[in-house]
Amino acid sequence: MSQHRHPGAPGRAGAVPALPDLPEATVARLPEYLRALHNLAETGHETVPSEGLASAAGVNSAKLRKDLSHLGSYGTRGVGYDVALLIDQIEYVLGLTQRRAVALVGVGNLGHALAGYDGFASRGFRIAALLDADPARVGEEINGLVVRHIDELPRIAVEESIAIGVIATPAQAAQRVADQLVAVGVTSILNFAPCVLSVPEGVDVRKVDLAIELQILSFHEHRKASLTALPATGGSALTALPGGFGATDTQEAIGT
Amino acid sequence: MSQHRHPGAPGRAGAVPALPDLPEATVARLPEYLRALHNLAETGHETVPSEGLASAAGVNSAKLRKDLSHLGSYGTRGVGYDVALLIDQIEYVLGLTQRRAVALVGVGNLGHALAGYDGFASRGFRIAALLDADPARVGEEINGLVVRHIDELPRIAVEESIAIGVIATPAQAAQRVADQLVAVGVTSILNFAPCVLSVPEGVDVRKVDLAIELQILSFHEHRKASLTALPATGGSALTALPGGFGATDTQEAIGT
DNA sequence: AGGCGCTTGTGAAGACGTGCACAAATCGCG
DNA sequence: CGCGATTTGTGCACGTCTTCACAAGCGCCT
Repeated sequence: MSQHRHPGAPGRAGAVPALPDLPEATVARLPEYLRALHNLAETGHETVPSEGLASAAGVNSAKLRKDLSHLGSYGTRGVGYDVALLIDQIEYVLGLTQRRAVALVGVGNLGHALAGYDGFASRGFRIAALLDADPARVGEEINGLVVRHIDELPRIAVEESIAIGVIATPAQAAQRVADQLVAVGVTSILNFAPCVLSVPEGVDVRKVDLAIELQILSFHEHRKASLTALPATGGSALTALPGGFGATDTQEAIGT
Repeated sequence: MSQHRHPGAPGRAGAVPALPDLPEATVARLPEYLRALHNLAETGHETVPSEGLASAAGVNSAKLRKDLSHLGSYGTRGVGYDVALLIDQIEYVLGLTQRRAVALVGVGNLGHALAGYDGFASRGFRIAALLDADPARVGEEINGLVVRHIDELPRIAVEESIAIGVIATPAQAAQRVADQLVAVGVTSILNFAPCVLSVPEGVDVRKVDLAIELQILSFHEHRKASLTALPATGGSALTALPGGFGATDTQEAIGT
């Protein structure tokens, strides 16, 4: 293996070891690998071949190997990957060795559900604060946390060292909330409001829009309908979409 | 341009006019354009230049123009795009001229919120059924709809002509639900459960995993921290991420 | 009518992501 | 100890997406 770089041994906390810069597409898939690995670990697997992990994560095995190779991978030829070791590696790279504190702003319909979602806690995050601008909602207790007013954000951000902000407000309030988050030093935002946020350089925003997902599906429905309506030649006319596995995480037609 | 194909006039419903096949990346952005256009329409704009629409949608104007050109675009040089016309075009292409019926399976924490989310109704969809496998939840009324047992799916699917299935169950139940949806003819699934679904060819699955989104943000936090920890040269060390606007819909650093 | 400024639509180049196919490496067994 | 089976890591070719830059087209003003 010659000069294995050890991008940073998970247990040790020496000088910060400058992360390898990974392609965005790879970063977006790492969490999926991580989830699959945890499943494998729970079912008693100690090692797993790329083929196995790939199918558990819903990707092609060559892609998986290339992704893992970017982080100076820990596989053994002829054997596969050490499950526990790979979990540590990926968690280290994703920055999950510390449990990051999340502030959730907007405790309406969706916010309520997010506050009660245990997938956050079980995957490396801690909801440290629930905030809302509506005085009627302040004081309510959800899942052991009391909703506080958004104006308390500056104090809470420091106390809890908030790392990530989640916006679950109506669209019209989202930009103001984003500004408030940025003002207290938050540099990562997950936005559920259906609008574009403008933030200063260095702040990352990811957007999740449920209606958009449905609209994309609707397009494919429409397309499939228009294809089957005029089937030139019979047989296997539906040869899967041209794009194949696309940008986000569209699965299409995993064969038997 | 010669031979303007008129991919299908929205109002007319003649022979199905075979959709132009759009790049997946374009399809994923069309809903965002549509949302921005509706905003513009409400604020009284009759036309909008590509620059304006692009910034409202959070993309680069060249990309916007190329995207729109794929659908045989309706812009006027020197003026811009006709807002109303473009809305019709995009809605037609996305298959939103008919209001598609959605079945929501899994009325737990998240499912509850989705059932109450009015963004679906306002953007072309109708939640036609709420289903759950837990008898304790059957019968509950949410937002005017009664939760029914998953075993009733076959009948309901026909009655309501379900087009899209949304899975909001725990991971362990998701594959079975997917199979049931496929069995009754559903060919588009939106999956909120943290697992990979395997479905036959021709069925589209889109996955939304909230924890994954946070983990991606966590990576960027980690990376930013490791950069500022050892800043070799001062000045503009944070020259935005290498990837820039990536696969999904990561915004990064929109300037002032 | 003619010219000027503005905006669209697109060719071409470059960046990025994907997948094949194979050499290199490792293990287990005879 | 050597050989074969197996699996990783990666060079390379291909396809897709993005971005630039500019010609073509349109409206307005004189």
